[in-house]
Amino acid sequence: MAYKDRRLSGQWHGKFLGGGYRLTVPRRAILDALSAASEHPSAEEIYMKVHKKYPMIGLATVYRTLELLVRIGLIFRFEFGDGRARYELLHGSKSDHHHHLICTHCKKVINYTDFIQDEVELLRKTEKDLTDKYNFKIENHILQFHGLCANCKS
Amino acid sequence: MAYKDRRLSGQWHGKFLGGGYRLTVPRRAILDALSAASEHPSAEEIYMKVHKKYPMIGLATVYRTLELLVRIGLIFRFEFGDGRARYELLHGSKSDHHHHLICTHCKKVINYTDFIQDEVELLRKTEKDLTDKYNFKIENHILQFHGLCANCKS
DNA sequence: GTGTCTGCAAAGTCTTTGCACCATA
DNA sequence: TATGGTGCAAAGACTTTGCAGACAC
Repeated sequence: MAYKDRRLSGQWHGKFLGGGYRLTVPRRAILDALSAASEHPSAEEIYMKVHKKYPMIGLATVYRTLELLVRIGLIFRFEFGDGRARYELLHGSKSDHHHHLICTHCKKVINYTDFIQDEVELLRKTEKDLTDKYNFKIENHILQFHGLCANCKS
Repeated sequence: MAYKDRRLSGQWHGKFLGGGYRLTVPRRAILDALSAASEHPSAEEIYMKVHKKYPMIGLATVYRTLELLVRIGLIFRFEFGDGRARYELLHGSKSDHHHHLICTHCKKVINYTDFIQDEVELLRKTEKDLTDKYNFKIENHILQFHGLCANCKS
């Protein structure tokens, strides 16, 4: 099976080999799909996207790959309350960091990056306090605001 | 079907009737189970607890009731990443407010109430900013820290 | 008495797993 | 070439739904 787009594979190659994993065509395709996604695709949505370019890639592979990517820390898994897991690529750069605003009625999710300077600063402090008190190794945080969006309010 | 414990039903009665809902024995039993729970029970766990006292209550009723309780704002639904929804009674009093520390390995959840004074203060401010900017009616927030607990670190 | 609620069982949806074949390092 | 990865289909887990009878108001 030929892989058409080697543009992005370089930055991921190391992460895979380091853990004894192989950077295969399906895995590259799934990472590409996540890279291109502006929203928070579900496994099914990623499958459909990937399937257009590589029809032989199966849904089970998508699930297995997503689980692997979460495990090696390349993506993050969210639950927004619509009954399916949703995924987001971790870019690593600070400027990408955002939190979520979720409509409990239509399930729309808004990424917001405003106002998070103070948030992140406080969270980092809390992270340290919690690490000390509970002897946890904190790796990530989730901050979501739930409510009704402009449309659903009316 | 007789309901044995009317101790707690008073405080909920109004919430139900106001919405045209009936405060039935299964609903009271489920609220009691949530009241007594110190953790974050899943539907199945609530069912098993309720089932001991009222064996005729079915799992479907538990699911239907939980959905109703979320809708009328008596309980909150969480997803901690273990594949099932978990529920928590909203007490309304400020002193009960807490956030969660979740072990990504063993899925253990710790409620922490330390350090949250500053957090809540900042979140309230952010809530207002977001309300203004995105025209959302914010009703709740979720703040979770994910990582490895003391046991799973080693 | 009326409209809501419930129990049961069946169906639905998302996700995981077994196995033989294939591909990466 | 050795080992990990994949596709397919079947199974698993959690949750929802249809319907007839029961109950709260």
